[in-house]
Amino acid sequence: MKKYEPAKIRDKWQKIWEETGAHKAKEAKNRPKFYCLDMFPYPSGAGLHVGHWRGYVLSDVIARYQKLHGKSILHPMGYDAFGLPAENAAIKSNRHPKEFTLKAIERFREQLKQIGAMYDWSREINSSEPQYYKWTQWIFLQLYNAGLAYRKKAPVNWCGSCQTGLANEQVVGGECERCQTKVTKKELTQWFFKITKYAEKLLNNLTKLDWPERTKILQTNWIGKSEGALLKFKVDQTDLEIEVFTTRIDTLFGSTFMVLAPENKVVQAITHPKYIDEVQNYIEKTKNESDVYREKEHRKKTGVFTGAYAINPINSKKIPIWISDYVLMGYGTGAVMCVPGHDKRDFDFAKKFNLEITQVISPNGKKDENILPYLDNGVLINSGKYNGLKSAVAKNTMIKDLNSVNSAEFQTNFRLRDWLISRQRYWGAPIPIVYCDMCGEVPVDEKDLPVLLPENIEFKPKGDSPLKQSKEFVNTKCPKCGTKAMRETDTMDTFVDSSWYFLRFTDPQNLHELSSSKNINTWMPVDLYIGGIEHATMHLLYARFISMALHDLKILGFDKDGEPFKKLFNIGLIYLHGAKMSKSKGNVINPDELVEKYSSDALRGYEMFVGPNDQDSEWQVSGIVGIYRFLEKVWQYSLSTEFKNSTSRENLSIINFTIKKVTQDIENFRINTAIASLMSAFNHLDNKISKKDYGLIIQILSPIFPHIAEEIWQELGNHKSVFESYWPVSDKSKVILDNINLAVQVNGKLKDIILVTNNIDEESAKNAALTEKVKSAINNKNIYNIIYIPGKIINFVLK
RNA sequence: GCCCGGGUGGCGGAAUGGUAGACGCGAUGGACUUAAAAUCCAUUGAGGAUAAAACCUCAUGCGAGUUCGAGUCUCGCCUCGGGCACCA
Repeated sequence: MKKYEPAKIRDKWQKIWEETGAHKAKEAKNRPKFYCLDMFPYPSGAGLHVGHWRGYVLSDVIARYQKLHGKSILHPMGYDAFGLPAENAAIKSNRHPKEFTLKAIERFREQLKQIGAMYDWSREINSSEPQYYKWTQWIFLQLYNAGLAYRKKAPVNWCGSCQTGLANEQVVGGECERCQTKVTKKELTQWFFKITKYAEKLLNNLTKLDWPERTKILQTNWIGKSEGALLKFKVDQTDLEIEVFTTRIDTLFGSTFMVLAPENKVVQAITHPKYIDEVQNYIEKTKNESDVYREKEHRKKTGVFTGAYAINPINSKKIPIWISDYVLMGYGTGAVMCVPGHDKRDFDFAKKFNLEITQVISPNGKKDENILPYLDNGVLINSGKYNGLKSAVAKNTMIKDLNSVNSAEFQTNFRLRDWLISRQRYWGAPIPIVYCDMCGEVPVDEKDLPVLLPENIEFKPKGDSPLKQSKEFVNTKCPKCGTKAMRETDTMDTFVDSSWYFLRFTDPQNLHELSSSKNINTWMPVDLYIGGIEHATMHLLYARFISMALHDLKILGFDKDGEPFKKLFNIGLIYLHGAKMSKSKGNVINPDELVEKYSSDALRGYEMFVGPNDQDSEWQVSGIVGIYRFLEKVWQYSLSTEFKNSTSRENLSIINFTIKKVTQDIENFRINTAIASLMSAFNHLDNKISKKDYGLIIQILSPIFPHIAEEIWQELGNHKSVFESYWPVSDKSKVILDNINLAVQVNGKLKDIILVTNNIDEESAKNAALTEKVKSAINNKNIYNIIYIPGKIINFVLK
């Protein structure tokens, strides 16, 4: 008998798959399509570890399973190759980012191939190549022409170490997502994508998506919709008005002061001459503070009085106007009506500066200032004609009343900010814009794309875009008037590259279009998208935005609402010794060695067996041994069994039961229990089996263990690939259910287990259940009820 | 502070409200071997009881509740992990 030599088998079948083009995505002719996508990796120098494998194996299991259901599969792979890490690593190792990246990609490709996944390598993409980023730039132009890309001077999150601006999404806990440097504020003229225009749609569409609930919640919170009112407060003794946003108009009678953000331009106009020095000092001071400090928790309230007063529109009361850094310029109007009785922050501020605190909401309609600040809704008091109304009612009434005198309107605010895409770094796609003295800001002509990233350049960061140093790059002609012009020297955030790559996979070699509409319509949307939850508020939000925008611009029309990812699955992280696996922590397990020692199939199996795929799991160093032993067992059984003409009843029962279980488990992405039931099947199979029936078991283990399955399938006398076969259907009638174990309980406690026939009637079951053990447990007491669940339990309930 | 997700043997983990611990790792004992590895067989939640069994009790983070019956449902806590956070 042949020895189980997994490396030989792997090499043999990977070669066959490649030579026969088994994994080439073929056009769907009367076959449903299935687009199965992994989040394309950033090719780091460190290579893959077993944590990366997990998602790739799962997607491949599903892709192969779908293939066995007759679908045409698009299962591509590529590299998110632009970006800061490559640039930083390149600087460190004193190589060009391009050279560094290409080398890393080579290694990644080699490692990825070991998985034996059904990737269509002819569609591989690399986001740092001109033929790719040409279309990144093209998308920029489409957004620009549609008014969805714009430039403005704004304080941006600045990472002093990476020497670049960052999007809000890339600031984690006040630190740079990449290098953990404290992020500071810097005024720069930057490019933005108007993602806020899609805030409502991005939010509403979530309900239609088959995504994990927690991911949807993350996006919902990130978008941060809040509904309330925009109120106008007149500034006393002036013609000025200040608008404020509030969700608690019901507390308006309790608004005893107003606070403006120090950056609010109206501050200059209203400040009383007497207070000007103090106010200017405060503004200067806060300007230099970093956002980190400003947003620090438990921070003591600071602020100064402007000397001006506002008129509360509901009761015409004069209230003092202060400035304080706890009011943010970027949200609402940069001005807040302060209700110290019913807001924690306003309460702290009022206490510190001795401002009036009035209770206007009460849980029971009675005054009790000891409960302040009282933050819940309740019943209005001290609120004139609104007294006695519940908060919800008062909100509607008051807003309508004030609206009739033009002092209020309904308004919705979002926490989501526009997406800052400018990066003052080298390794990214140049922004296709030129600046001309005559015409100003001019987009590059589409026919002149791509704007090539110059290669011969000093790319070390100096706080300014490295591209500025390249005269050949900077100096150009204006596309409009032909006179001298200068190119934009910032590059695009790499999240722009990754926000559309799934579209390119549908037609990766197309030189004339991003993708032909035929190809887009054939393959989009992505049927299954697998990746980590860390992208919930970044990539997954950006990609949805770009898809929707292109869809609305009628540029790409693949789905009713432009949603790119129908189903999302968040793969759990792999932990080792209780910590997330990562190179920097030094707790990385290299898949290469495991593949070498135990085979690709065994590692695939263990990746799936380590735990439920949507949960983080601890890697057990010796866990893979169990899978390897199982594969040995399968091999032994397959090659040592003398196949018969027919199959024993018991085996048929096992086979059909297992088909059902494995099918259900794969459908639910529970590959761990699918493997468990396959193991269990082999623990119980006897030798009376036909080739044909045994083949069914090989078919159902093939998505997880494709190499060994192909080999055995061939040994069984099949001439075509197992993946050209069709997934078997469980024959329920073959599952033996003659005798079943019936649990016998007394008062809900297990006392005995009896073997009864499946179709036993209730009366006989009851009689059979009264065994000696059960009788002694009943102990002659009165039986007051008997619960009988056929096939499961019988419970004698005693008085 | 608010919003998610976890907590089950020595370990990873199974369990449509119905026999808790499937499947696997590890461990212990045995077989094979000159020996080891590999492989195979057996045992393996804790405690008590017994010559050995039968058997008994306790066990799914803690405490209540619903139910004939709760790891699973409800309420209140503890704890670990993640997200947001002066967002008006």
